[in-house]
Amino acid sequence: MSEPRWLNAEEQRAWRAYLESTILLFDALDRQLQREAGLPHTYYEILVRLSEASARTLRMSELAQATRSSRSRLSHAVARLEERGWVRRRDCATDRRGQLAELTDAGFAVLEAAAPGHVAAVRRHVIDRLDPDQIAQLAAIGEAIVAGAVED
Amino acid sequence: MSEPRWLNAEEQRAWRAYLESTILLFDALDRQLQREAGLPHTYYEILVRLSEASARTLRMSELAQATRSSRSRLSHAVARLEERGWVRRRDCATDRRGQLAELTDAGFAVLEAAAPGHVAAVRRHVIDRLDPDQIAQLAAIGEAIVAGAVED
DNA sequence: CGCAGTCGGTTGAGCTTTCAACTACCTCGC
DNA sequence: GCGAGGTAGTTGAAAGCTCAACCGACTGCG
Repeated sequence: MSEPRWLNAEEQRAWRAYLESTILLFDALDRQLQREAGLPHTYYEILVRLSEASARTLRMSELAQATRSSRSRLSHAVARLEERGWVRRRDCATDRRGQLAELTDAGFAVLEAAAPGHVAAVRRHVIDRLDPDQIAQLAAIGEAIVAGAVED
Repeated sequence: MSEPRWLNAEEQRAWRAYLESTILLFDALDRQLQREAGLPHTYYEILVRLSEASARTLRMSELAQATRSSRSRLSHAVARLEERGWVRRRDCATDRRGQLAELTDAGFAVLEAAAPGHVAAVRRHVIDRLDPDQIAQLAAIGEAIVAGAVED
């Protein structure tokens, strides 16, 4: 392994700011959702994705990809959500290995109740702290990182 | 509570890109560190902060602030790091409630071994995917979010 | 002084995540 | 068709995080 290219001052500043902001932000959002809706952010995302899907239903694997979650994590998470009656599991008609996750009415109601507070928190911590240029920059930066994360 | 201000298309795009990039990025960095150094990113950060402190020592509360971690989390984490011999706990001379955490030589060696791979991963996933303007923008955005996260 | 409130840190229980197996099913080539 | 290898999803154990309760030490005020 060759001599590592350390970060220069500007890069270091950007990286640390990004790191710190992310930790603070996710902590705040997680706490907010836990407090007001009783679920962690990853579970909230699962409900969001299901609510946007046709028939409020997705294959487990599609849901895992949409939420950027491992199969295992999703499996555990859906099990918990099912216990609470917010998601229902059903067999897939075309592939007997497959499972469909469907958002129940109760789950949708939970999401509807949680969404305003969550959006308000996102605004308060992120959107309203940035000017329109920065919003566009953030989108471009995020997309560049996502594009680069495909390989690993 | 009044009608929530939902995110418009641009805001939604920025938020989702940020969210997704962050999840992907932290997953990748965590896996990289776990694989190559056998520690999670939060533990790595603890070692980094201690290594930068004078006498490689910090009060637990200072360390908690520096790593943006809860007291409880830090307490558990330092306990694990101590078990592995990478950190040593000592009593504080001026405040009998206080505890000092000191990075051991073994801990420093672990950090030295882990750092190049970690920096390379940060470069690969973030820095090298952005142009110099974007690096500066990311720093400014991160700092704005940090500034806003002070209250809650 | 004395004591009420705060601060620094730890602990244990419960929950989420990860990792590595494991089962069941599908697919493709022979 | 049948076997090898890949795919979909689950499971259990181990690890980390959160929350609330807790203890001991400090601080400030009457």
